[in-house]
Amino acid sequence: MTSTDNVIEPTSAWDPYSRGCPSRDVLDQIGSKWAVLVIGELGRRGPCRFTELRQAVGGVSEKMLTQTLRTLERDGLVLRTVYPEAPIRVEYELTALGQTLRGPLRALTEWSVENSAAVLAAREKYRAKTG
Amino acid sequence: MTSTDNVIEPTSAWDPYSRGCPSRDVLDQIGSKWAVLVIGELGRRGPCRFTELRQAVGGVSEKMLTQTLRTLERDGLVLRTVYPEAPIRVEYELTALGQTLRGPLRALTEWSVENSAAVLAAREKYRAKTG
DNA sequence: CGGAATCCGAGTCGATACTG
DNA sequence: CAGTATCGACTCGGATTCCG
Repeated sequence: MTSTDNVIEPTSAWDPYSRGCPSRDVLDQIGSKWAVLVIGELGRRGPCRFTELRQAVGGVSEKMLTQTLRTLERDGLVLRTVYPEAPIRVEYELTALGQTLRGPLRALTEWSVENSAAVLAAREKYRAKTG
Repeated sequence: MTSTDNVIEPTSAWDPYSRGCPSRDVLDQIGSKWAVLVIGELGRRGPCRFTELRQAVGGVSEKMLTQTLRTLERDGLVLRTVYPEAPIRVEYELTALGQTLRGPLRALTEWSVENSAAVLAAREKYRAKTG
């Protein structure tokens, strides 16, 4: 084994600017469209059922909500609990790890809310300049 | 100009949880894979040429870098300056608006660096449980 | 050097229909 | 209620080629 084979660098050296670094996958996933909204919503509502969540996150299809929740569950950010009643009840909530993402993601959504008017204006200017 | 022309609603009314809200497009764009890295890199390096940026952001293709930079320019986050020398030189840098995104995005990348090991571990556990 | 244009496969998205 | 299945439209992203 040479010095370049399978070397796992300490966490602090995980550099998302290097191709193939796992943190890049993670970054990509947590920044994705629906994940941001689902985490935000689970954060402010607490434990929450599928349909409730679907209504809260406007415009998400069943498929994408399921897919997003599965990925978040797999990544340890969301806990899925099945209550075997009749009819069956399933609740989703953030794990402790998921909770730590709320701050960063809220900063991002707040930025987009505060600055989307400026972005839209910039787009208009760009269109006027370039056609 | 009447009272209904060019009314900018108070920012707090733009809700990314509502389908069709423009802030959602913006949020999606600024959270996208390459945009996060490009903004981060432009932020710490300052004005920067295309090839330099391409090398700094490992694994990005010319096409995606071009596309990302165009979108960021269109959205008013990046300024593109052409110096008509020979050979031609083009520099990219963050606008004032782009600068305001550095903090939120850095928080996100730092989270992914600090927690990707935990996420990877969760994935391993999930695989073991479900197959 | 700094792109633009094109091709193309792989993957994503979303609507619809169906199931336990 | 909480999904799964399927399918077409669309997009992503790499490779290649060409331009000023």
